[in-house]
Amino acid sequence: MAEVKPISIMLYKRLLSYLRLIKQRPPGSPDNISSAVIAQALGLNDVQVRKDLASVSSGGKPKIGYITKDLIADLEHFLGHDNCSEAVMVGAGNLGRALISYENFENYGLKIIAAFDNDPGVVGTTFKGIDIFSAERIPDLCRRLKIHIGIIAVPAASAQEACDLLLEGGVVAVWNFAPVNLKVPDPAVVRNEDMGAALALLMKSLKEKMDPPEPGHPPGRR
Amino acid sequence: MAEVKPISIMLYKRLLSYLRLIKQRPPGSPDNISSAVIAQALGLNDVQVRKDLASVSSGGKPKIGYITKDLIADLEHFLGHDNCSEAVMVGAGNLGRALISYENFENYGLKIIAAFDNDPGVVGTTFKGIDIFSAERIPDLCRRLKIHIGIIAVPAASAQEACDLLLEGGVVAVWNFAPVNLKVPDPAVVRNEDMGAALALLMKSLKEKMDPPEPGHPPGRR
DNA sequence: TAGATTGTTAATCGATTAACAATC
DNA sequence: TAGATTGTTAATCGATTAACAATC
Repeated sequence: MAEVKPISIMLYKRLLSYLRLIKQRPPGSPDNISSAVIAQALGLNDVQVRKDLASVSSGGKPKIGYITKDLIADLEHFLGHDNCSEAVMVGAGNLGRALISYENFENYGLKIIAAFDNDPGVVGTTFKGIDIFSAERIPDLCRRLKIHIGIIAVPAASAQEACDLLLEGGVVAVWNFAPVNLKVPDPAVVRNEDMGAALALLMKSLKEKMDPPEPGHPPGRR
Repeated sequence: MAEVKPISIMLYKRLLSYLRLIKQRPPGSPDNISSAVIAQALGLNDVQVRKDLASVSSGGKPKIGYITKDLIADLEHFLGHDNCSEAVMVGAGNLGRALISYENFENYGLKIIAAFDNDPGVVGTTFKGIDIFSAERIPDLCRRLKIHIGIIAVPAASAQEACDLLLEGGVVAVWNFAPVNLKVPDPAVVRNEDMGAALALLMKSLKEKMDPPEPGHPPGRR
C-alpha cells in the first residue's frame, strides 16, 4: 500500500484563500496571475505560493504566471468543490437560520436540504425554502435521504443528543457549533467549531498589539 | 530590548481546549488532574500537554498532577479571560443575533454592549437587552463608548464599509464573519472568520475517510 | 521504598524560506 | 537577448516527540 501524503491544515487553508482571492478579482482583471501577486495580496512568501500551487495545479508558465481560469478549476477540483454534498441542519434558531442563509456554502460544495428543531412552534414551517422537521425524525429522514453530513446549531446541553441522532441516521461527518467538544466513534469525523476559541485568538492578538508581555520574563515562570 | 516569545496559534488553541476540558468536568471530579488524563481526553501527547502547561502555570506536582483550581486560574489569566472587553456588533440579522445570543462569549472576556443595523425595521429595537442603532452612528458611538472591538455580521457587500466605519470610530480589532478578506491598516488587527474554509476542512477530512486519494499519484502531478 | 508523575534535554519531524537553475 | 517568472534543491526554523532524570 503506497503512502498517501496527508495534507496539512495550514496548507489547506492557504489553498482556499488562493481560490477565494482569485475568484474575487474584479471583472476585467487579466486572465493570468503570478505567484508574487498572490503572495503580496495575502501577505505570504511567493515561494510558498508556488510550492502550494505546484501540489494542485498543472503548473504556471515562466514570465506569465498562472492562467486564472485553469487555476480556479484545479483548485476547485482538488478542494472537492466541484461535487456538492447534501447536509441537514439540526437547530433552527438564530444560528441555524444564519447558517442556512449563508449563501456561500454551495460554493464550497455543501447543500443544506432539511432542518430539524425541537420547538413545536417552528416544526412544520419552512425557512428559505427548507422544511423544518421535528428532531425525533432525524435518524429516519437522514437514512432515507442518504445524508452523510449534519450541522449542529443547538444549545450545548442538547448537542450530544443531536449528534447521537445524526450518527444513528448514518451521518458520518458532524459540524458542531455548540460550545462542547463532541466525540464521535472512529469512522465518523467531527469538527468542533469553537467560536470562543476563535474570539479568544482575536483578543490575544489585540492584546499583544496593545501591551506586549513584559520582556525578559517568559510568562508563568516562577 | 529583550525578545518576547511569540505564541503560536496551535499552542493557543490547545491552551483553550485544556481550559474548556477542565472547566467542563462534572462536579465531584477530583480536584487534581494529570497531564496524561488531559492528553488522553483530547487525543494529544502527554509530554506536549506538560510542556504547554509549563509555559502558563506555576507547575504541577509529581504523583499528583495539576490542581485544577490553580490551573484554571493560571490559564484564564494567561489567556486574558479575567478582564472583559466591550464590543459592538454590526449587523443584527440572523448571524448577528446568533452571536449576541451566544451566551459563552463573556467567558472568553468579551461583552457585546451595542448593535448596529441598516434596516429601519430593527433600528430602535432591542435584542436580548442590547440596543440596535442605525449604522451611521457607528463612528460616533464607538468613540464615545471607547469601544475597541467590532464584530461584523453583515453581507459581504457591506463588510468593507462596516469595517471602515468601525475603524473611524477608533476600533482596533475587527472580527469579520462576512465572506471577504478584510484588510486593516497596521496597528489594527482583523480576524476573518471564514466559515466556508471551516466547512471545506470538514468536507476534506470526510472525503479522505471515504475514498483516500489514489496511491502512488501525488495529486495534480502530470 | 516503589511507583506515579513532572519537567528538561536531545532527537526527530515537518514546514517555511533562501538560493538558484530552468524556461518562456 | 534580457527580464520575469516558475520550480527545485538545500538550509533553516520551529514544533513535536522520545528518553530520562528529578521529585513527591
